[in-house]
Amino acid sequence: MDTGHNGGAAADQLRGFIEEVERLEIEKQEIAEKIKAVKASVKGAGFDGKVFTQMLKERKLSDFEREEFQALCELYRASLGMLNGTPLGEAARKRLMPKPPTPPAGGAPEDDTELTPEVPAPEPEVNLREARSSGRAAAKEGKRIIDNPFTAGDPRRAAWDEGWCAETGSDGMEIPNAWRRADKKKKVPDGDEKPEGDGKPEGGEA
Amino acid sequence: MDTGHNGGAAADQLRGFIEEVERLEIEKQEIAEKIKAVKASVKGAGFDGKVFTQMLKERKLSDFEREEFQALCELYRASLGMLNGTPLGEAARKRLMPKPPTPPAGGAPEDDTELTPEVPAPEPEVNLREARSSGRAAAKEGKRIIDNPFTAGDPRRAAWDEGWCAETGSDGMEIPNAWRRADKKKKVPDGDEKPEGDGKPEGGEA
Amino acid sequence: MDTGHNGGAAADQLRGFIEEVERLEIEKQEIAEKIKAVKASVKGAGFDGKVFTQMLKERKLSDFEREEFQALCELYRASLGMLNGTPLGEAARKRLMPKPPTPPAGGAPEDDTELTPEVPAPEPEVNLREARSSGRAAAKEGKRIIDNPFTAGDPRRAAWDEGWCAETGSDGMEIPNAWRRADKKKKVPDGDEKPEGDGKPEGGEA
Amino acid sequence: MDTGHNGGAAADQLRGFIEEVERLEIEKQEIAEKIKAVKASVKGAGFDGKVFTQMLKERKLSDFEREEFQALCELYRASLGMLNGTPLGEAARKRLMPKPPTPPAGGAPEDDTELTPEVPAPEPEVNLREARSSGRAAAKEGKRIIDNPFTAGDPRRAAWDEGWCAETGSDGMEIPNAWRRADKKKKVPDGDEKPEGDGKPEGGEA
DNA sequence: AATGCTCCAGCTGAGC
DNA sequence: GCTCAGCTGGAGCATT
Repeated sequence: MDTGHNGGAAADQLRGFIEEVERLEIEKQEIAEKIKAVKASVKGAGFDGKVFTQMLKERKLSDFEREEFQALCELYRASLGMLNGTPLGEAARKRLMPKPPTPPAGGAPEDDTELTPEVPAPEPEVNLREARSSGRAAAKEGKRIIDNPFTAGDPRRAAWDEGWCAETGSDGMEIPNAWRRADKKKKVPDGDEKPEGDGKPEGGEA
Repeated sequence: MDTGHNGGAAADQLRGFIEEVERLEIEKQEIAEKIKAVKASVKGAGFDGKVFTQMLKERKLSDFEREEFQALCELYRASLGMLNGTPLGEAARKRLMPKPPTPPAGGAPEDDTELTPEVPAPEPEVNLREARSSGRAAAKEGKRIIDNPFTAGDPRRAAWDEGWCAETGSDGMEIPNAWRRADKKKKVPDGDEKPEGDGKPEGGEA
Repeated sequence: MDTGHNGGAAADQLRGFIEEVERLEIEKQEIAEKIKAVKASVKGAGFDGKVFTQMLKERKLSDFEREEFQALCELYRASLGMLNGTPLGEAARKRLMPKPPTPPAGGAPEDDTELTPEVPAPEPEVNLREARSSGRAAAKEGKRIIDNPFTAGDPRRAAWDEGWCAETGSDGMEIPNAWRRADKKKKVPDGDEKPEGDGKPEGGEA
Repeated sequence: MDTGHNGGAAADQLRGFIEEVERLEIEKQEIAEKIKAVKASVKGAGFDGKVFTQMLKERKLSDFEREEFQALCELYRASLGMLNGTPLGEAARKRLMPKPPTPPAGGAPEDDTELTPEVPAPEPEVNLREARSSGRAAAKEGKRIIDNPFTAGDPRRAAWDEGWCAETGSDGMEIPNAWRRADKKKKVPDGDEKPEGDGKPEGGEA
């Protein structure tokens, strides 16, 4: 009954706000615990928790943003010598080949012969250096990253990529466009807005 | 040899930036470890680590900010019934008495007699409620928070404070000024800026 | 219909987990927005947002923890000269008086006469220093912090407090118990556990 | 003058600790500002700041950890239909082919003929579905992910990858090993510890 | 001793 | 343009 005592209007109002927030925080906490439980199940099922979290993060991005980011990461990795055998992924290649009006099969094939990836590489080091030089030379000749003559799995493939990146990423010039993020401000290029009505385009298949 | 290979100008520049940041991050980490070591010593010496951290935080504020914040905290605590025997501190009282043009010793003393804190409080509950009511009455009569007739240590002191706050914190009116932060934007009232040249007035005094 | 396509059992399971978490995260986000809205109302009503947040934080602690922490903060502040006119609060005094086997009204009063706070303090600095010395002397004589003879509002009160703390906080000895956190491990001293069944004891009321 | 007053031994010690930490925090802050400045230069030079940060993060990992993580990410992305035209990278393929006891060039080539990537894809949707089915079929036949008959750049390549992953990841069985993180606890597989003596293998060079 | 959890400062993106 | 809230990463803490 004597609740009238412990607060004037201001105090009562304050108390009301406090209790409202506390109530909401409890609800929020409950949700957080459910999420935690699900993540525990994920790990329990044998999935990798860190990768799972990464997927959640990536799914919040539009396809465009995700690919943009990954392509740039690969490009930067190549420059920093962090490929270690993993050749440039397709995303990066695509990005580095924005408008290929040139005939696709122009001069690449003969590189293949001159580099002869079939050679079993008696001295790996030498071969890697040659592959890298070859990548640089190819870049100078205007060839594209996808003209890499080495097959997947061949370490020289990454070396060639690195050489190409090194050359292309640009002696004396300023940073080429390929190194920049597309445009900023625009999430998805073509009217396809992410926040709602879309989520994930589900175009993944179907 | 051809170290020039693994990066064009752009890649070399990138690598330079990366290494610079990495170097700085190492330095930063070393400092962080020293801080950690000192904090360990603090705990080892018997101090409370959490309180120590709080002191560091408060010392980054100007005296004005610190007192402002603490006074408001006490005021809000009183409204929320969180005093539990701890009467309103002096900081809060000072704040609640901004310009006391009224004769300071006006009507307070007689409250003392009428409330008779000497009474040993046969039924504590009743006495606390009386004290609170008395506080509310005093507020209505225009008395100030510092006119609390109960002595430190007497639980009725806090009850009186609460009653006063409840009344003052304002039936029907909007939030009184005492509940608001002074002015914002101005760190210290009188040209005494905190960041440097001052810090702390040094030594409390003396 | 073609759901069979894009995932074996593992992939379907993974997808299920992902979607579950995403759903929960949406709910959580909605709650977070409600909280944000309430906080905006709080500010709109004229309350101080920062202090409001602090109250939320403190209400999550038990009364014991909260008072413990605040008392230690005041004690440490006194040592660091951060009181600036705000005398030690009651919480700190209480803490510093753990087992008062001495008769409570023993020798304090006469200090009052010897210090004569009625003197209008012709030279403030000198008086403050005297008050501090007096506090130190009182500490040496075994008096307690609550024996401070100066009244609230008198700046010498804080000075006396500081002196007492300086003396008590312990020439040559190691850190006294008053500087340490009570015991750790035990949230509330008397079986009253915080998490549930209590929340806030509502002791403020009634 | 007698600054010795404002603290007994404990208070002086406390003050010393506080000042020590404050000094170190200033140093730390200065470093942080330098880092910030470098990052601003990075953006100013035209690099993408977010990607730059990502590189810093990845360089703190061992090559093994980095590749492990990325391979798993690609695998999970494939399961979630997030490849959108980007075929599984080499890292993922390598991972999915841990011990290839089967003759490497066994049955893959004829897939090439049966799938005839040369067909210009009159109805893309249909072709993608076929490619996916083909991937599933190949998985059932025990073929490896690297036997994908489509060339880089062909969208069916990703579709085939997805189908293969869907099949492989694993109707009815529990999570296959490829979905799990290698072993935990061991940063790098073969005694090559990361913190120093390695850093980055400088594979970029030489 | 190792691990998981909780808390907090620092950083990033929005909003006036 | 600056502030500010939200969030992520890291540090401290408790636990087994």
